[in-house]
Amino acid sequence: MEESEKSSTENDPARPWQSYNTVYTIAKAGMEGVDKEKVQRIVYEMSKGSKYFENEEKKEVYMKQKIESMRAQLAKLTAVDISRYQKFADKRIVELEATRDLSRIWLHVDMDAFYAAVETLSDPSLKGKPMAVGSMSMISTANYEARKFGVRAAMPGFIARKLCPKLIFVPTDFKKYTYYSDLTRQVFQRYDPNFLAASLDEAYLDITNFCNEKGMTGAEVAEELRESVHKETGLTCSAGVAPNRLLAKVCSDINKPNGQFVLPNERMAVMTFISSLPIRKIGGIGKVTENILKGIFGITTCEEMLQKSNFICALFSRTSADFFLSVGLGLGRTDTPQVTQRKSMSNERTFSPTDDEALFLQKLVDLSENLASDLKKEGLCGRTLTLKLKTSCFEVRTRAVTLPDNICSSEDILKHATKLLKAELPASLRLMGLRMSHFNESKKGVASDPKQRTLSNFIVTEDASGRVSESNIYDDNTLSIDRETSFSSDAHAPCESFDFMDTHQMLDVDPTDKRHGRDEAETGVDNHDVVRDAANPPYPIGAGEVVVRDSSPGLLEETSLDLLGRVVSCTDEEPASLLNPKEPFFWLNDYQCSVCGIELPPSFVEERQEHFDFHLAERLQDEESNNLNRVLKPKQRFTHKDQVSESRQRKKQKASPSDGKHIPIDMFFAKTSQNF
DNA sequence: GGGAGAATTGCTG
DNA sequence: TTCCACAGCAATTCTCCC
Repeated sequence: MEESEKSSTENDPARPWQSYNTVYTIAKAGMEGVDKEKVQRIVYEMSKGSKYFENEEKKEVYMKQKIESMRAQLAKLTAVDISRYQKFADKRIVELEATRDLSRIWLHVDMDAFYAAVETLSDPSLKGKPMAVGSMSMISTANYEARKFGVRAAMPGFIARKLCPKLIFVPTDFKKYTYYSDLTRQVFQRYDPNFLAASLDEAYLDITNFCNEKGMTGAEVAEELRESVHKETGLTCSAGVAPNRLLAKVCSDINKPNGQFVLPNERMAVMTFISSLPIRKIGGIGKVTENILKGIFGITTCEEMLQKSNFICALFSRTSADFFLSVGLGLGRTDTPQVTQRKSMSNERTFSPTDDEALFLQKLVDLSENLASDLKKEGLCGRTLTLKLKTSCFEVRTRAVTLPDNICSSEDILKHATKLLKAELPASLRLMGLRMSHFNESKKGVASDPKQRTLSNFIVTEDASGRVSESNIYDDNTLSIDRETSFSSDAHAPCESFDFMDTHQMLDVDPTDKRHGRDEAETGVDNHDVVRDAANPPYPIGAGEVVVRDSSPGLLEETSLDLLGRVVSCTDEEPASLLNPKEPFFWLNDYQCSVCGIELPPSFVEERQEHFDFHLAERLQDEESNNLNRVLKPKQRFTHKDQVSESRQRKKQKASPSDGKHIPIDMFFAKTSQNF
């Protein structure tokens, strides 16, 4: 269809589904002959009116606003600006061209409909029938028979069934897929001992040495490798051979399934190949980036990246622009990256939308335990804990806290996660997740800086000598040295980072894979236990409870509250030094702070506790430093912190898409710079 | 005001 | 009835300190 004709029908109000591209894409192999209009209509009708659909519409609106905004920026460029950017772009293109390396031969192997093929091997009766691996909620893979109906990965099962009523669902079985994946990797290893596994069903091989040693061409090696895979696993795969990884991946998709495509290591061949290649075929360019490039510049092919290079340089960041120009030149990575260390670990669970806070807490307990368990398996501890929430309207929120020291115990994770969650309640949620990052780092310098405080760090602890000292609620300074020395620095030394496609191989860590597996013995000791001891919270935390302190006048009890701040139990005794401040501290009329006068209603349990701790810490600090004459102006300081907290709250509310948040331009291109 | 670090969001596979 | 899980990374914004 001609472009003009296509765009006119896409705006047809009688066919609203034509602009709804949430799931369907022609980019997927095996879907070339699908009736796109029919599939789009069914997907649209099945989705219309749902919360998911509404959220997708919101996202669509933001994207259009962004395109308009960038178009406006573009329109403001003067002739002088354009000329200046053209010079800059030309220079950059020359510099990038100079990095071109045609000396390597890369092969990308992609197993055909891997999960579905494995399931068919296990149950041959599935052969020839439309089948999908997954559930009514989500499909992981569909076989080629199902793809003829428009069924594809990342599509909800209930829509897939509507598209193909005879569709057979098979639940995922990762043990099975891992087994077959290992078999394929045994083959890959023979061709490149340092191959890069991108996922269970994809790998990059540098076959340069193999070709030279055997006197074979890339095409011959690809042919032989595919035959070996089929012979040893019963599964078929497709291959792409090219001078770099980016192009090899594109090539492997061309003759799918069970085929291969070879791009010669010649500049002219590469430029010809890339000239008409749709940008969406490039790894790293997804729906959003495609729409932006098309919407602003009319770019649909890689070649056009170069034609619009001046505008690209004018509107995008250096990294994004470099990526786009590299795509236009057909450049990609040719090196074999070093093994890198995992940067984060997370787990998340989707559930039926609910506002049941008891359920949230239980989910948080489960997530904390799972995360702690996973961390322990790899001997990791982290400093930054991120809580991810998805509301029943599909709005995703993340809330993070960075601690001065590493944590990894489920108790610590739960403690901090609960704090993060409480600040978001009440809420109706459908997903909760926890992510740990900043592994095995320490931030002593900053954290121990008494001048650098946060609202929540005025907590008083007592060390082994009985000396009371101020420490951060997130800090466990007394054992920090032990903790630091308990790790093998080698085991966690940062390694050279590499591109996105390469990092993916690291995600599928195979303990038997010497390139990716981590020997737990590397870490030497059971760090988990060390840290758990070290990180004993100043106040004991009971499972499923958030422990806070009630600051009733003259009687400071430790009280366990649920997420709403309701009292559920009273537990441990308070250290004497904390229980006996020299001056009474209480809430006037159960509302107003007797020290600084700030008003905090009884329902602000956590805030009142922090406020109390703040005053107490100040007092003890004064006593310790024998500087009783120092005027702390607590009200000012607290007010400032309070304002900070409030401002953050306001920011959070503002950040809600429903409040019209403005998405930064380059967030659309966050990923794009990683693939070349 | 500038720099560093943290928090947050979004894209991508 | 029903739209995943996970990880990496870029960019922006905010906060705090000097």
